[in-house]
Amino acid sequence: MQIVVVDDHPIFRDGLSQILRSLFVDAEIMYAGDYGQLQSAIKDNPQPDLITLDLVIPGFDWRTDMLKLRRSLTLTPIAIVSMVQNDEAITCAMDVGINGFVSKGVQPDLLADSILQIMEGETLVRRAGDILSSNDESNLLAKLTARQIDVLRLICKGMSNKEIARELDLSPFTVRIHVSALFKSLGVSSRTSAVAIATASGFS
Amino acid sequence: MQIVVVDDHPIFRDGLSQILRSLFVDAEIMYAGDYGQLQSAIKDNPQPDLITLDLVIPGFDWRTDMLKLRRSLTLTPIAIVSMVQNDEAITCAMDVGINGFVSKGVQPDLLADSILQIMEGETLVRRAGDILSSNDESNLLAKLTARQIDVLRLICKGMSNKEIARELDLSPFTVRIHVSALFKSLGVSSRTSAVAIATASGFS
DNA sequence: AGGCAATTAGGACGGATGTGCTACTTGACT
DNA sequence: AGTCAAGTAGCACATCCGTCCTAATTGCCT
Repeated sequence: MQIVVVDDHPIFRDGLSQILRSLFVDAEIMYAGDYGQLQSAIKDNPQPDLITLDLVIPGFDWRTDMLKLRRSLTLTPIAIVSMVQNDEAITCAMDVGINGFVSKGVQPDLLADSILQIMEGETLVRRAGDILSSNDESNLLAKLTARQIDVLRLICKGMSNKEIARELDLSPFTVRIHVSALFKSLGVSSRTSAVAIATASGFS
Repeated sequence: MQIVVVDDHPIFRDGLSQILRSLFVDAEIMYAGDYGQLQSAIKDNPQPDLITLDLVIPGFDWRTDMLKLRRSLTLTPIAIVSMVQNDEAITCAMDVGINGFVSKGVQPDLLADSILQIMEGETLVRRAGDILSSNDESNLLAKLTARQIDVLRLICKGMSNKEIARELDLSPFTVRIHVSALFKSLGVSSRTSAVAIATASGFS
């Protein structure tokens, strides 16, 4: 199973990946941050099982390129997941045969549900309702245990596992346990990505 | 090209206009000194190419009106250029999808650079305090070559060497060369430390 | 009492990372 | 012409990192 996530916002990209991974454990998730990367990804994988598409990525003009994309991938469900709620863009998307539109503002479980429906052939448009305060950082950090937060803080200072072990008076093996669990919660697989997410979320 | 400058301080307003004119020679720059004028300006120009927004203008409550503004202009880059560095305001801005925050205290060329990045889809927060502390480290960052800065920016996004190689269309070997040289200049020996220094210095 | 999450510790393994070499090209400056 | 900095590309090696295992302890909840 192959999924292509198209988004130039790394934080949201990671969040969306986490959701998708929870839905499809065995999925191979590829990323594209701009139109060029999207085209490369499609070239390498001519028939992915799902594409989630942000409308505002570098080099992509939805007025023209959304149609091209739909034409080149007639069998693949394309779900637009975007902050843009411009009606013109939505109607344009529906006109060219995009399978669904989901606003980035919706709750994660609702987004997951929408993705599933779209993949089962539904055509739906789900705008962000009145719910808007969904605080990303608290959602992310709320999932972390106390020790994981300790470790994350030291990771953000640039410390290695060994240094963290000395600082917290732990075995390096234990540090690795926390790091690994931490990454799983954040949906990343490298300490650098974790720092990127944490700092962007205002983690202190 | 249309730009709306929202600020109630005429002197700063003029200075910002000058910077914007140097960036976009053909831009039509409009001013709004309070919330009412902002609404009028948007009514007259429903899709400007950029809005620079001061958080403290008469009649504007950022806790509620920032979201309305974002919702009414989903396609327009909105850059907050403000004296206030209230963390609550900044996180609120980021939560509602404001594209960037730049303190009025930063250097003009840095402000210009930030505006450009925001208009290219980046979301960045540049506090003045970051710049003050970066006077020391701007020496560090000044020592970096253009390619090294490219690499550092992608490292800060959490990318691996392989991903960076794909992004910049380089060999992974070359990326490692830049990474290594970069670390030597910054005086670190891990990408995580590099991110820690870069973000603490307000590097975008 | 039993279950469960968190924390601690370790082993094994594959892959990523960082450094130290060599080597070529290009453009700018002398 | 010569030099030098920057960028490109590759190889080798040691180390670190991240994941997948097992296993023990603690405390909390049912």
